Amino acid sequence: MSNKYDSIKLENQICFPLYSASREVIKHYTPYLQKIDLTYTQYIAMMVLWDIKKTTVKELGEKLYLDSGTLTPLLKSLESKGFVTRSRSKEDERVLIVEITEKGDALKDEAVNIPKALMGCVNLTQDEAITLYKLLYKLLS
Amino acid sequence: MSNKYDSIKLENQICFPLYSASREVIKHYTPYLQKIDLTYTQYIAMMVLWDIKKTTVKELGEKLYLDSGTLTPLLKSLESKGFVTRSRSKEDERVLIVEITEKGDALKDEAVNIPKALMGCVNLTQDEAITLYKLLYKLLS
DNA sequence: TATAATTTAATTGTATTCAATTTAATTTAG
DNA sequence: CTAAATTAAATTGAATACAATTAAATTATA
Repeated sequence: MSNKYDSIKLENQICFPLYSASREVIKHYTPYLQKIDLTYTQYIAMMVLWDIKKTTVKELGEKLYLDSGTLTPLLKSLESKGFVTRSRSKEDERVLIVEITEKGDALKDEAVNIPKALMGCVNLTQDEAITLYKLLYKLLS
Repeated sequence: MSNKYDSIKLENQICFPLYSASREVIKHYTPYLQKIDLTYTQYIAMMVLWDIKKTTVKELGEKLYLDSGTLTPLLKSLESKGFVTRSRSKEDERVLIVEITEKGDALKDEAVNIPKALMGCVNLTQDEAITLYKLLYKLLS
């Protein structure tokens, strides 16, 4: 390093391109997601529900790395759009059960083409994408 | 792929680990940044200013991939803490000039050790970090 | 030159994020 | 069994993000 402040140069950070690339990629989703009336965060929550149909705030938060402060308003919004139902567990009243509706489930037929559409605008080869995927999950672990 | 909905499974996305890893890494910065009274976004803005001392909202936005909707309140906050000054350009009144103060510049001596402290909690080898860095910048281009 | 087009920030409104606190329900310990 | 501890969501408040609009200044053009 040429001087003692090189460590706090923007171009020497790993975190900054991570943060920027994340936001830039999410921006590319917006026009597609608007067509099905979802934001990006709502979309990843719906992905979990398209897969497992029923979950709890706690489980959803663990899968998405989000807490109830984010999820509570998000799930209320999805409920108001008719994509999910929210109800308390009979066994444990603390637990909120989130379940996909028929209308919410039907969305997946429109969503299923979004990932392919986005591949086109991502500037990575298949191998690079796999390497990136593995490194990101290693970082997350 | 085993079924037509595999494309919208959370674990098959590249965007999701990108988004999650970004937020998780930023979270690790928080305790260090609190000590110097900066948020993460304020920190990357200060990185630019520690380097070039003086900029404009437009230039800062281009470097950070942020717009005036984010930067205006952020810079007002940094101004209120005494880390930067905000003034209009004499040559072009549309342009807002952001300049680091002595107090803002002095922060870099405390910030200079943050990146190394964070390397410890990032679970990647040097080579992996370099690969990740390159892939993220390719994605950003 | 007068007007149109462009540029730069600021503003507005919606939707996150997240730390910290609160509330209610359940579990654990004494 | 009962008080204490723990757990799950919700709430609160601060700080982003960002699309869309506005306002003011500058530049381009007819």
